[in-house]
Amino acid sequence: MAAPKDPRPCSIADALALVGEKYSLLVLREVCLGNGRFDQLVRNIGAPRDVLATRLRRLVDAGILEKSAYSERPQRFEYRPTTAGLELEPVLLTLMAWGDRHLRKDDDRPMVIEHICGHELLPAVTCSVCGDTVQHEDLTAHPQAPGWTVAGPAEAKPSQTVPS
Amino acid sequence: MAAPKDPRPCSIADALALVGEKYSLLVLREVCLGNGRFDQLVRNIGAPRDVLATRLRRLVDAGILEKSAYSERPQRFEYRPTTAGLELEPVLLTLMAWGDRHLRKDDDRPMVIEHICGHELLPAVTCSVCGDTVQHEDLTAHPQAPGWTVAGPAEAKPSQTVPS
DNA sequence: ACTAGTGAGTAGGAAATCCAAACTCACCAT
DNA sequence: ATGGTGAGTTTGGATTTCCTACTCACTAGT
Repeated sequence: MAAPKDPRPCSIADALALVGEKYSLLVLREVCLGNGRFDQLVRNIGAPRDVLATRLRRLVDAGILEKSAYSERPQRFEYRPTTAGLELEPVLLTLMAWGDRHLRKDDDRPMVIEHICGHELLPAVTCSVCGDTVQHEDLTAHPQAPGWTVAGPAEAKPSQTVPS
Repeated sequence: MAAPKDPRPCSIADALALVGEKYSLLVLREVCLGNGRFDQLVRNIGAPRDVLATRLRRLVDAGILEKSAYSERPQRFEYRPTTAGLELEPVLLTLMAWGDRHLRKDDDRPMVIEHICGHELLPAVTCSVCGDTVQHEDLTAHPQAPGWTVAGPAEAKPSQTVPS
């Protein structure tokens, strides 16, 4: 069964297979902002219309977006996030925060998000058990598929034995 | 590269331009796991070698990875995350949590991450000011570039400037 | 010295995707 | 009747990706 060339089974990879194609996350951004109509998406994202149509179909099939009519007589549609789609918003927020921090000088943020608490949103990823902000050093990965090694960063874990 | 008109200025788009190409985030995943050697990356990700080489060059140029020699005599390299790269890890964790929740039935998670607090990591994105978990309804977007609307059908709010 | 093996890539052409503009189709407005 | 809008589809060429094979530098075994 297993060819000598099996990538690592991983939810990140699976998620990206759905949502990692070009423009998909930007579609989600617009849709979360409430701009769910086809021409708005074309304009705000700058994607070719055919590519956009393909993405939208895929995202609807995946249950991330839903297509709803906002007008019956001249049939007009609007895409909106499903619950699953909304739950991807944190990914967008985290990515935006990273971009703001590392890709822009100073404070020229093109968009600011306000939290209901009254302040600008500065998202942090925390452990939902202890509440601490997650940091790389505090994490240990446990892959469960057999045969995969997760070498510790500086930790000598000489389990290099990967029987083909 | 022919960047098509990118209408909405946005840090999400900018971040994705760097890190949103196929395999880039998987490279980061492996590198954060400590598997930074070329052939490891090829095996664990399943990417063609030439594409991988291109991605690595781009990520190094962008300051997300750095290439360090772990052996001089037979020159051998290893890619490792920079600080900027490590700060992308929360994006991966958030994406993984989403994939675990929405793409997998039950508990067949291919990888479990343990937090230093002793529990399995279930990441949550929170407002770093008030500490609450962010939810879509609690957010208001303020785009600052002129001419862009963030239409909300019920949210026809005059998007005043952010209080200074 | 002569093989074989490994790590880190390049080279080349077929296959898949992407892009921009033009086109459709259905409806509404003048 | 003509023009306009929304939501796509078609078309055909330009890019990217994919995949196999190849190189290059070095080491290990005999």
